[in-house]
Amino acid sequence: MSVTHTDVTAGPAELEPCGQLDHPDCGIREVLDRVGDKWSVLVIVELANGARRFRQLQRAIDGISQRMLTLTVRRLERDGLVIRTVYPTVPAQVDYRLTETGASLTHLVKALADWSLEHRDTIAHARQAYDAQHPDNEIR
Amino acid sequence: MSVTHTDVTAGPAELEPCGQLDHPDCGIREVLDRVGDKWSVLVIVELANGARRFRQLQRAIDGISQRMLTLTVRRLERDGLVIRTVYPTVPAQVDYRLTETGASLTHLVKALADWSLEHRDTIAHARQAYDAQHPDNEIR
DNA sequence: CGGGATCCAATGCGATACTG
DNA sequence: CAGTATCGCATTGGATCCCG
Repeated sequence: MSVTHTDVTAGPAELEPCGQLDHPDCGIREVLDRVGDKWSVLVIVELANGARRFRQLQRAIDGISQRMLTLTVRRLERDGLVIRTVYPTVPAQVDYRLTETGASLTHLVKALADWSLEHRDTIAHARQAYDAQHPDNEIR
Repeated sequence: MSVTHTDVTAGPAELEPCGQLDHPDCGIREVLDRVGDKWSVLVIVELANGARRFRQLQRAIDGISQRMLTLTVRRLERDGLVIRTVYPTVPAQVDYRLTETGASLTHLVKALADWSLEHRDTIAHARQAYDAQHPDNEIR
């Protein structure tokens, strides 16, 4: 069964890895749920610089709670983006590092970071303008 | 340095010297909050194919509520990623299209989509393996 | 040190109803 | 058609305490 084109004044497609990006079976959402998560990205970024231990991560990321770090790092491990290694020392010692897959994501994360830096001022200005024109608006 | 803009929440500082993306004040989070949002990305993706009206977006995206579509599209407009145009026809007509800034994001979104396609199987497999080894785990 | 368990506040988000 | 307003559940996430 192929995709039934729900055409609503169909436009020319410029963007299609699978034909339709928003098709549920393309898996974008799954990845986005991971990549889009603030904490996940920051963990990946930190691990891009090398292996880190739990407390190192927590201190490096600043603002993340113990709970969220645990959850984040667990999910990344589950997705095969991060490897968790436990050393049977006496105070337990654990470190985390990126897998190949995880490392391949750092490109994209860096690209996103670059984009954000590049457009930071523009966006900030747009927000000011919007807020000025919509003083009573509750949109965040 | 032109504008000294007061930010909504605590003041993120200037963006210049770090160049490294793990620094909290680089503004990655702000962008990520937008890009990482599931609905935002899907709206951007849909608009990448051309201008769309409200109902068109809602039907195209499938699963989004009217509330979330409104909020999403408002935030994108506020950030200057989307332009909202109202035509004074009798049933009101509004369309949305990407700004230059918004359009420049589609590259990254496409890259993310490509990445997700490329690593989809790997991730799925990793998840299965993880779940098999941790049957009682509540990590999603 | 690394992390599980619990409690609780905030908010996210869908469903529904109403308006121009 | 394109929203706005309200309610209410579900999820998120921080804080705290405890354990190996």
